[in-house]
Amino acid sequence: MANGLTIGQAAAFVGVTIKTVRHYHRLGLVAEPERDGSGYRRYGSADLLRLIQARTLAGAGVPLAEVGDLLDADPERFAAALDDVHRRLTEQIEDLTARRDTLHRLDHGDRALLPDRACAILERLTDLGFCPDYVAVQREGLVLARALIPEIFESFLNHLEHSLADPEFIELTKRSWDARSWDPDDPRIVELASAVAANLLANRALQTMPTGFRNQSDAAARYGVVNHHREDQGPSIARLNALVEENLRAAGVHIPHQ
Amino acid sequence: MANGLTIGQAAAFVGVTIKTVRHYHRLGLVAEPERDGSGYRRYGSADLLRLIQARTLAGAGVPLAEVGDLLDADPERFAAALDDVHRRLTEQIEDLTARRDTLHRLDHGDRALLPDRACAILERLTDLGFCPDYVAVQREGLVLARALIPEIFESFLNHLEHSLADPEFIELTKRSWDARSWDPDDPRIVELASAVAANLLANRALQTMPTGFRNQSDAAARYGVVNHHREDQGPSIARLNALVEENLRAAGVHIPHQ
DNA sequence: ATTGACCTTGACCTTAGGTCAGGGTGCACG
DNA sequence: CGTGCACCCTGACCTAAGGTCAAGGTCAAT
Repeated sequence: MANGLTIGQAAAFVGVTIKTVRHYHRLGLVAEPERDGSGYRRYGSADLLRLIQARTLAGAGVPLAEVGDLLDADPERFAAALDDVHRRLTEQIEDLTARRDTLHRLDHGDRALLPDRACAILERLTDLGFCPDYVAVQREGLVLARALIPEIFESFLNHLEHSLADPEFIELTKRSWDARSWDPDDPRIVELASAVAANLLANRALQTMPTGFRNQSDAAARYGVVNHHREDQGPSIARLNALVEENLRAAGVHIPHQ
Repeated sequence: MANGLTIGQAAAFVGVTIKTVRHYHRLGLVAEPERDGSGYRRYGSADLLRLIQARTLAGAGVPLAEVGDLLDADPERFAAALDDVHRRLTEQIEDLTARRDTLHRLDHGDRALLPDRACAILERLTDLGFCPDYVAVQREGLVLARALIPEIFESFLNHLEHSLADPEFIELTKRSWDARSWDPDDPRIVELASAVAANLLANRALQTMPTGFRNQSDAAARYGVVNHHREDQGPSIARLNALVEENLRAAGVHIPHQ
């Protein structure tokens, strides 16, 4: 008398595969049902109930290792666990929703890496006639700055926004960019460096660096990485950088070494 | 000149673990960055951008094996893929929401297995004075019926609801339940069987079985399992069952064998 | 100079199943 | 009657997306 459902019927009923049912048996999460004469598992309604319960919990993200315990727990603990699961599901839903909404930022690379304000600055650079390569280097710098020195990233942006309103700064920056192709010993570099330093000192926006920041040598190292990042462009840029720093230090501005 | 972030800093920036970053390298999903003098990976902003993009797609559920391809794809294909991911996320969110809303049915077992209508019938049985054991067997039967013969489950419920309004049916059912403890050769069984058959014939609710259903031998077998399910209770029940079927067949009602 | 925090590779573990191999069962059809 | 087909059995291995452990190199600070 073949009483009860076969594993395939039971699996279809609870909406899982046969393999999943056997998996649950092996983990001891659902007891094996009786076998019929030919060794087939036969599922009665009690077995189906247990399967559905297990399936529902597992489907809600409860680790299988906990499902068995949970189903055997007293109603009080069980209810608490259900509440917990409900909470976790809600959390997960919110998480997914957020992910979905963030997805569109991938369309344009910058938006995934930088806040809107920084993107606006980069666009402004393009509008001001800076070449794409320069904008790319500048974007690199912003990304590094945000990653390495988040403490002062906001004031970094302030400084940039302020500077872009100054035609002299823009002119000097364009010249600095041209300096890439100069010989490192070109005398114009010395001249340019003092002009740049003077401009920076005139603005004094560098002072927005938070007090205390300068004392942490770790922070200084990170600042150094950002500050020397553009030196990748060539030896004359490195020299220009060094000279500007020298000028600033001579004027009493503290700049971490290395 | 240690230019760029170490793996730990990069991982922290994109919000994953170091292991995850290395995993992405091994899968070829994100190219390995330059190494510094001591063999440490050093991440520039281009690497960070790639990492963030990969992370965003992976976090949205895109299989890692596809992420690499996708990021290298032309913008058109990429946009299409993004749409696809967005759709999948929405689907997943709806799925989780549904799961969360179903979770409370686990509190009372029946509600996880049976629709509200069936649960109401079981409660009605209790109210009508049927003993808990009988209700349990009946619940088993309903679960099996729903799993095995969903085609006629609704009409099965119709039939039951209708029958429960008939005092004679209830009386006969109670007597049938008592028959568990009778001897299989008890003459009262013959008498009870013809009374039950007469009651069923009078109602003729059995006729709600959909045409065409009777012709499928598979369906017949499944129907048989459900119909003979209660015979677990004892040999006298089996005999009663057989006699009722015999009576019904004699009256011209088609009932599948086995 | 040694501690502690970080980095390197490689080998194995985990979760929730899926796949494959090798064989038995039950039923219908020619 | 045997042949095909759909279903069932076990057991061994595979998968994704990492995590853990081991054994060792680096770096900065105390």
